[in-house]
Amino acid sequence: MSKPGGTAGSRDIMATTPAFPSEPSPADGPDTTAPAFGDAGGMAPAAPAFSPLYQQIKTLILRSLQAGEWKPGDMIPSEFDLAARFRVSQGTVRKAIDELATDNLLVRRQGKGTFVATHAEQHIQYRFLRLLPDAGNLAQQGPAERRIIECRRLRASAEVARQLALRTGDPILQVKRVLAFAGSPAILEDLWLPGGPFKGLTVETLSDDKGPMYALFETQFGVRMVRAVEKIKAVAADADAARLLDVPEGHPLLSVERLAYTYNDVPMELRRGLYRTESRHYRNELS
Amino acid sequence: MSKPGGTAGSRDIMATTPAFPSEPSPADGPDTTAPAFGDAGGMAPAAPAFSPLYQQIKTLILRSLQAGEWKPGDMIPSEFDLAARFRVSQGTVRKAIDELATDNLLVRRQGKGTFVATHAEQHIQYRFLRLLPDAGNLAQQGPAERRIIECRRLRASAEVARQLALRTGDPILQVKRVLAFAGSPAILEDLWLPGGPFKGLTVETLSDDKGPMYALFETQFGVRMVRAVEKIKAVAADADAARLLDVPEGHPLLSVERLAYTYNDVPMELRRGLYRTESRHYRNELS
DNA sequence: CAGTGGTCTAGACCACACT
DNA sequence: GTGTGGTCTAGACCACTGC
Repeated sequence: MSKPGGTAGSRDIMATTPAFPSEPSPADGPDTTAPAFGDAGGMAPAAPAFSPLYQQIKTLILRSLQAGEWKPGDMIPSEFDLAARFRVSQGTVRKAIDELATDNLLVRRQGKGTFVATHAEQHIQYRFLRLLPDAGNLAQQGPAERRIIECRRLRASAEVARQLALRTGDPILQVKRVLAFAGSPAILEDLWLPGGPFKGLTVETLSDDKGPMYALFETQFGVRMVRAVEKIKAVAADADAARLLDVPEGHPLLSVERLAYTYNDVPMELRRGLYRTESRHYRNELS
Repeated sequence: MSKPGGTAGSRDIMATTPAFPSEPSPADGPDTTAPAFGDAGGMAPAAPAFSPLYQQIKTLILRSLQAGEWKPGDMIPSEFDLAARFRVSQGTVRKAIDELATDNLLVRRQGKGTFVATHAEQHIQYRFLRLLPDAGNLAQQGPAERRIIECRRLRASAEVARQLALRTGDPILQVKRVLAFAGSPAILEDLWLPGGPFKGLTVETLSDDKGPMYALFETQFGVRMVRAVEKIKAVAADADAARLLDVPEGHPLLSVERLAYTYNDVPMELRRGLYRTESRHYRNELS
């Protein structure tokens, strides 16, 4: 062995890695060892933040996902190939992929490969919908009926702009719809989407679609929702909600306000759902 | 090297590992390769379920935790020591500990050691309380005031028995309390606890205690809550809740029904909380 | 069969905390 | 300095999938 054992040190993959593999790049010998992250100016002369190799690899993979090099459902290169591409050992790539897999960005399938996670095609559809029937033995049902109430183009209010990281007055889309199970309305949702990425979204597009809305977003607009944060409250139904959900005014409803993010924590959807919970509940696991 | 490279095969640690390390045990040479898990009788001649070594190690560590060999807050033996004890490599122990750490059963602290997780003493107190103020910049507050309404000994109803894996009529404890923030009542909780493990729990014990109730359970009763499942609904305040939470009858409240488990998925607490959510919300992250 | 992820090992070195 | 967890490598072999 010409190069025995561990070679920890601090290397900076970011600075010297080609976008695609090729022959050994020339200026690569002495390994100049620049810090992975520069000191973001300001006070705190602090430590330059040591970044392990596998974290850098993770960032690079993330970058490729974001750039669309591999699309939802695609198989990414094997660990061995990626190791060659990034000039690290397979184990290091493995650790990076492990973390991306636990974040649900990638899905490993033994014997087949590693795939970009998707909201479509997976057996676990409606991954972000946590409303379950009280009784039904975990019978995970997709919403039987949906009705699009409206899909309007308008300008962002200060509040919506803030949450979607836009400017007040920027163009946005608003969608309002009702989901029903077995003929009984259960969910009333309002969505606010940034106008840019979702240009061309219409009532027809939404109405024609079966399957999860996030799957539609992936295939039609290239927008992949990666994580979300929900704020849950109990509220009384106002006149509008009461009518659309077929409950008396003042009836208690679960208000679920969701902010959903794509890669790199970019907010891409604000959603407010009102759930009827007489015979269903929002399920959550703590640990 | 006398024993080069990988030694995967299938080994069964469970069958041959002493509780504590000693000199090399005699009957260890040829590695008899018994299946880790026998075919649990029945149909399905199926595969005996291959179990990786690190999973077996994980089970063994779990067993020690459950048996109280290491108590909440304790440091467990180093990876190196555990590797010697279980006669595997450090890397295998590491993988087992990794999983236990992501399950929040253990906490790794670089340079110090690996510790048994606890609900006490951690900076992240009230780990299972997801109610946050709408405005306050994440100002995580412990409930300022608590008032124990009652603590009764009684017999389990069919429903409570089912959920706590007891038999109808088994002795249980019921606790009712109110939590308030800044003088304003916010949470009304009913708890049902199995009588056996919590023998001796009184209003006084509860009233005298500051800090998280789960910390009290650990120190006084040796019961450690490991995970929980919550079912959330919107309900209208009944007369009792209205009085105790100082809201009008019919006011919308968040109903949070929690079943909490110790090690090995043994249910140990059923809890039903009613939350006021006019200026607070239940926060949840999806991914 | 080859290719992929999954497990296991052994050893070197780094970062961190305490003494 | 010593001991702990954390990173990285290299290589062998196992389990699963599909050709």
